[in-house]
Amino acid sequence: MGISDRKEREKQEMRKLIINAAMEMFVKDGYEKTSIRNIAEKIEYSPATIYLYYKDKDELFYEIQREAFDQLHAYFEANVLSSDPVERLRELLKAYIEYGIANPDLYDLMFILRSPMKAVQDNDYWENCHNAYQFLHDTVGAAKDQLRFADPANAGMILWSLGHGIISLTIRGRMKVTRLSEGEQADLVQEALQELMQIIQK
Amino acid sequence: MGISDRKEREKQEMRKLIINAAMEMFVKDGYEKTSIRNIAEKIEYSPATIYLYYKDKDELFYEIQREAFDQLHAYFEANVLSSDPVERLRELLKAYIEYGIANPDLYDLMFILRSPMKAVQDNDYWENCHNAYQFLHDTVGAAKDQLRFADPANAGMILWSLGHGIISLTIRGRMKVTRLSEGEQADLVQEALQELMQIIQK
DNA sequence: TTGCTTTACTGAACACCGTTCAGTAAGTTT
DNA sequence: AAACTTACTGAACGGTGTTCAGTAAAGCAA
Repeated sequence: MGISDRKEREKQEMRKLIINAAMEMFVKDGYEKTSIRNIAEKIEYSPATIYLYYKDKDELFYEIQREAFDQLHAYFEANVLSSDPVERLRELLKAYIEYGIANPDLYDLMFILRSPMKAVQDNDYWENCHNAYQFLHDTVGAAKDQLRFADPANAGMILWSLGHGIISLTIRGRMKVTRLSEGEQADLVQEALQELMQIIQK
Repeated sequence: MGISDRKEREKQEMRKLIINAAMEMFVKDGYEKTSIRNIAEKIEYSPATIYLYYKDKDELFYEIQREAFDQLHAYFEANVLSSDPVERLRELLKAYIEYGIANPDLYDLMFILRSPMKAVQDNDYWENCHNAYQFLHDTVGAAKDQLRFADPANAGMILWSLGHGIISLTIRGRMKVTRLSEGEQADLVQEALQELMQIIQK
């Protein structure tokens, strides 16, 4: 049945058209400014049309979230290259923080915003996120003999939370309370991270 | 001038009436559900009236943010009691995380939401926040000889970011990616924190 | 090719939101 | 009592996500 094949293809193309427009606007202007109406205008369709391809705004942004997790994971693969386990861990933490600060709106969607979480009941829905998490898990696991932590799971939890804390405080402007200049802030963060990595090493 | 005094008093009372209604609704339903229209309805005034007392929604929520910072600071004072410096630091981290998880909407306003940040150009506007931060600064400073950090500022940055990371990942449901049950999650966090505190101690 | 059915799409509406402003009614001063 | 000032509001503006009846085109059967 060639026709229904083409129909299916066209449906996927339409979904891709919508998601691409949404992604572009989202990366440029963030969640708040990216409305269904704006996306519709951009792709030159009526807002109602979008609802023929995505259940609601959350489902649309959930799709973007998945892509963002993939991108983060790919960033890890591309930037965590050392063969020394502890050095790898250092590189991973650095890559995480760099990615988050360089892509604040995508980071928002992945780890901060409440909205696209509603779509998450399904457990395998979080697969893309879990893949990135697994990378941390494996990296910490490989370094476990050189770390002062009894359980590598503890080290993983600490480093993830720490990394997320630094990124989210930074992109939401809360580092201001230190009353340091932006440069001094960044230096303090770098120095603190470096010292911590020294401390947790055997 | 008795009349203008009374007028001034009435003005302050009206501001208090508005802020109290807003605070109550905010704590109960969070930022998104607390609208100017809802607040107005609650205090039985027209929405337009609120704009005679507060410039915009941000200014209103900035006031709540200030109160939240005060409350957090008071929680520190009430729960960080030990005389041993390292034990105090442990208590502070515990108090911070407990407060954040117990008051997710206020924590949101203080450390996560973007909105009420616009009101912040003024430096002394952040005074209430800075007071709470100063508490951390002092506590870390007092413990500096028992910590493995060369600079207590580094320890402060690490512990604040770590605490914030744990709270925000928890209240935004991102701990799910660990694929642990809620109980296991909480245990892992506790154990990880405890081990870290051991590790950073001389 | 004609007529019927299914598909793809949209305009208009609904119920919200933050915010503004002309207009009103009460309080205060002269 | 008249004039002025203050406190308040109804209605509107432009925005949001979302729904649904209606339309026009595409696909199919005769």
